[in-house]
Amino acid sequence: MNFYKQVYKIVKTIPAGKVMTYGQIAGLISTPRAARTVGFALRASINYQDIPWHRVINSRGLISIINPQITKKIQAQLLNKEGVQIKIIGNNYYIDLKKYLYQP
DNA sequence: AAGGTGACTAACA
DNA sequence: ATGTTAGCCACCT
Repeated sequence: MNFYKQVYKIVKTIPAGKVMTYGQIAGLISTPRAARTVGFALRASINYQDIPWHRVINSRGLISIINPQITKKIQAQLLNKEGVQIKIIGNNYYIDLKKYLYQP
């Protein structure tokens, strides 16, 4: 099975109002160190609309997206729309992992 | 086949 | 407490 598919499969299981981290997803695929590759997979996945890529953030609960088309602001709005509280700290968007992290 | 790159992390200064 | 540095794994050229 493709690494990408694994990532997509897991991301799809994240319920609305919850989030997961890159490292966590990598861990579920049993390659805990491949967090970067998870991000890579997600960047490509934005083209497929059925993947809630916006529910994936970094280990500190910050949005680390670097996409000119899909900005942090957009992601923050999407999450907020699903009921996730976003704390805006400077130019960063912070999410309370203790509250919103999804763990199967 | 080999090296460069990145939506990450954890460890250090 | 912020800012850097160095590993990591899969993908692309």
